[in-house]
Amino acid sequence: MNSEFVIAVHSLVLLAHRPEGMATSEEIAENVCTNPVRVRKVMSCLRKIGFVDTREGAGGGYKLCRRPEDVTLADVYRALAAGSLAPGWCSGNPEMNCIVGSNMGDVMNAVFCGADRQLEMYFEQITIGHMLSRVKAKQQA
Amino acid sequence: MNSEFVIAVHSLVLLAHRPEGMATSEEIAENVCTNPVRVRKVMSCLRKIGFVDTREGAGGGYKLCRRPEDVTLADVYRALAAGSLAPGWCSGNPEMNCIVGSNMGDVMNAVFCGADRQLEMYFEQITIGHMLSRVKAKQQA
DNA sequence: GGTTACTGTAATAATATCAGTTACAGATGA
DNA sequence: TCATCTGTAACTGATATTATTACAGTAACC
Repeated sequence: MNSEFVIAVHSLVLLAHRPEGMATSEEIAENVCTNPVRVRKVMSCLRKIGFVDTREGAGGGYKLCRRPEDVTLADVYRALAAGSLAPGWCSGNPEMNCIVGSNMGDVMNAVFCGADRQLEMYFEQITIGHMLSRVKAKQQA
Repeated sequence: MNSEFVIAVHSLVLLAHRPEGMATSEEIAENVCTNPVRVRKVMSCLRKIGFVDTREGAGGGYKLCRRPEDVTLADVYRALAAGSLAPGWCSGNPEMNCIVGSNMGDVMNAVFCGADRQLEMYFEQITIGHMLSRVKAKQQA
């Protein structure tokens, strides 16, 4: 799995946890344990699909603009990591003179597409709101 | 996804396709499009879980020792790629003085464990026999 | 209007991961 | 005893990932 997915989810949960739903890339980066540039890149993507608003300039930053219960991990997955299951590498070669070697790539690809859908269905059930609840539950334990 | 998983599945399908169910690491490597050493490493693992027999020495190689319908991709996944969904990297830090930052790692981990199980269930439904059928179907089309 | 504090993005450098190669010991059949 | 094959380890090279630096653009605030 793409680690940008992790950064995105973590960032959204953090924003959901903030009273005003806001944070700067530097604050987020510190919380996630990475650098601000990476955060900005990921957040830029989340802005494009309408999950966060950004305000440039002094006092700016990112703001969650949906209810945490309305954002699923599947949304994030689709935006940042869809298709990442299949390894870049593909076995076999269509030009090959062997049934298996020449068709395995396609067949394997189909399998991974199915796996991707399966994963998406699973992520569909988990929202940013759930994640925040789990975090709070963990804290109390 | 681990690309060793791909190599393993491809190799097993190739063996299943062979009349005698046998091939050397070099033959497999050529079919998969990789090098024999990698194939041997993967096959060595498949031997340990009892899916193939190996014969060293002249005339040796690998032999499928289960019926193709009895080997599922989930078996292969468990042996070679279980837990590979979660990125090595983990966001946040338990020492952190923030509910989100300090607990996100655990929560995210739990999510990935669930995703892993989900994936395993999907792979449970696909056997090496199915893969071979699909390859043949593809060939006719 | 100038200063400060942000985002957006590109380019580069550092690092980690992955894949291919070489080498060689051990096994086995002819 | 020779040819052929697996099992591994060590090394090299390629590729992908992450961090850093740099700077233009934007907005608040004095």
